[in-house]
Amino acid sequence: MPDLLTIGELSARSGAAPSALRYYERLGLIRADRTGGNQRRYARAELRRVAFIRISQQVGVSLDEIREALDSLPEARTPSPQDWARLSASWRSRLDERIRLLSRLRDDLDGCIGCGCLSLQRCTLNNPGDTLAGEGPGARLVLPRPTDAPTPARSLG
Amino acid sequence: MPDLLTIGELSARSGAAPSALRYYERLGLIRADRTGGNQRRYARAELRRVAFIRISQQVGVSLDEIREALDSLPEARTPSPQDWARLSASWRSRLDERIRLLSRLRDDLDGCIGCGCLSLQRCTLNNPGDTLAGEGPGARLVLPRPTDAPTPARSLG
DNA sequence: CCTTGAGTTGAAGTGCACTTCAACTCAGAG
DNA sequence: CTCTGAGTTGAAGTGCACTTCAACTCAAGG
Repeated sequence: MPDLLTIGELSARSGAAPSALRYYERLGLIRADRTGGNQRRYARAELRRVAFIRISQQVGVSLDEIREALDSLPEARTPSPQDWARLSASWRSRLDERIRLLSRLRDDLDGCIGCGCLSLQRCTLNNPGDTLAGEGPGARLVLPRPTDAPTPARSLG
Repeated sequence: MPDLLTIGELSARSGAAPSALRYYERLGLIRADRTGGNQRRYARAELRRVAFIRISQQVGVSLDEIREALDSLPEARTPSPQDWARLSASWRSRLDERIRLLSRLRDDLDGCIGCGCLSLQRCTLNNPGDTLAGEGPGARLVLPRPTDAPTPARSLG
């Protein structure tokens, strides 16, 4: 009844490349049994883990953080729907925050950059308060400084 | 009246590190005049370009695409508000799409992963139609294959 | 004039998330 | 038994967006 999956099957089902699955295993995100011939065999529960990994990435979570989340799952038993619900919920506020920021950015694109005032006064993208007061005069983007944000931004769901 | 900015000043105003500004220059995203002593001096218009770059990154656009967009600006004159409005508008649909996908993901987090059915049947995160029919049985995540998406997903506003 | 902070360069390094490679073995069909 | 496609490994490579470094020069105040 275990009904084990080969790496190729797990790859096809999860959408992750075999090389990515091996990489996840190295990082401790998933695990596999081995056949007598040293080939990986995945329990069906691993499929759910990979699904969680890929969805979490869409939310903008790093593999390191995903690993921490997965580490909080019970090791003794197969994680229950409630276990997964708890993990998923933990990304929820993050997702909300990201949606909120993007929505605000969209509004600003219409109302501020759209009008060409980009980086000038009275723009919502500029410092509206005085949080940067004392650092000298002049308008500043409200975007986080490099020290605050890991910055790298590639195409993301 | 040029009122030129040093790299330090542009950095402070734009939120981009000096090393990032030099990097943008190497990629042809911004330009700088030089003093007799070979130091960079930026026209105020460059501030707007850097603002556009950083905002575009928030939208999830690569520097390469941003360069292409900036290349479409008139070289002869200082870009007008209309020019910026046009560029900004070109990201709009992208931003909308990203917000839409994230919103859908949030709904799925509540309705599908939240219930623990992750990667199983009747889940909106699974193939709802038959776009993958013929590739064998079994549920599949709807997330794009590695070949379709550059994948890397770090924290992103 | 001296000092100090800000700026200059090319080359190399970083971090993440993988992918590719070469050289090899395994598993299942015929 | 043979063939082929799928799997194995560690090491190295990739792509993006930068950062860091060493060694140096410049600019401005005292």
